[in-house]
Amino acid sequence: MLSIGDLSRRTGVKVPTIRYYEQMGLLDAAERSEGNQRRYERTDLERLAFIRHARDLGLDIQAIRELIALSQHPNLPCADADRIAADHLSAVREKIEKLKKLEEELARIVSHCDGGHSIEECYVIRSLSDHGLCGGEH
Amino acid sequence: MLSIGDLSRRTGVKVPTIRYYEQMGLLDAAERSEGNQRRYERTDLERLAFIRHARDLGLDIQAIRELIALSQHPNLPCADADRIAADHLSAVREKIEKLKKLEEELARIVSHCDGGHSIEECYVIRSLSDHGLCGGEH
DNA sequence: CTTGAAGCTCTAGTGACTATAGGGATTATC
DNA sequence: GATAATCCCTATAGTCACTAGAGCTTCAAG
Repeated sequence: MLSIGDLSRRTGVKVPTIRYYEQMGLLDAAERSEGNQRRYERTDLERLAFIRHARDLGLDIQAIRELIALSQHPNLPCADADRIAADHLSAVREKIEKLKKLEEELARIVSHCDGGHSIEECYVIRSLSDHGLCGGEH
Repeated sequence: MLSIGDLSRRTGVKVPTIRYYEQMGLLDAAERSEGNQRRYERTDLERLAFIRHARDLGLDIQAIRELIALSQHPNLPCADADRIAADHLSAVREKIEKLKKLEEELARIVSHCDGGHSIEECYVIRSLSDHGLCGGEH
């Protein structure tokens, strides 16, 4: 049986975060010691690793809740799990596209400015004031 | 003189957001009508456009506060403004890199799953459970 | 002069944690 | 067996950039 601190050290998930996951229903309410402290076993460790991995991939709590629910019905078809991952992949791709446009525009703004002149002439400030100076796509 | 609704329509910034920007110190406290309603003029419109543009570029409120403060000292050198924009550009680039790694991993996971088999065999679920199945870089 | 839209303030909610306060439990050492 | 150090507990509030709602007042048109 592991204490919450042991679990934390083994997974790299902070103690308050573990309690938060329990509150959010991602982890089952842990067994308790006589003194009311949480005690965990192997299955909890695996569950937490699953959660951590999914969070690292950017899945949100709700999506993870659904994946956990699915994983407890091994005989259902996996179309739903597939859809959750595929939807998230689309969202990630959209975010990348948006950030790339931002990057382009920021890069152009920054490249025009060498920090060596006055605020009045500063391309950074001027492009923020005057939308015409940038690509103007947003 | 514009009402807050007029300002909202002209800039595309929602009314509560305008009040929020005032509260955050990005917009000066507006003049008021006899009945205590906010009244704006051209300079406020320009300031709000500046803020909106900076937000669209992903700058946070604190950075915008600094840029506004700088823009009110036209004779200072623009190194600080340049640094704010350049720092943000770096942050955007880092985010893009992280998201690209995510995308790669998600794409691999999804590509192994055609939704046609059971949860038990599902690559999506399995790769979340077993870190060894993915690139394992995180 | 009435009506309905628009404005006001204040509070609370979002997501995924993180931090703090004020206690009790456990463990190691003496 | 006492004590100290570390760990754990709950509950609450804070983060960021808004957004939503309640309950009230003001404004502009007919």
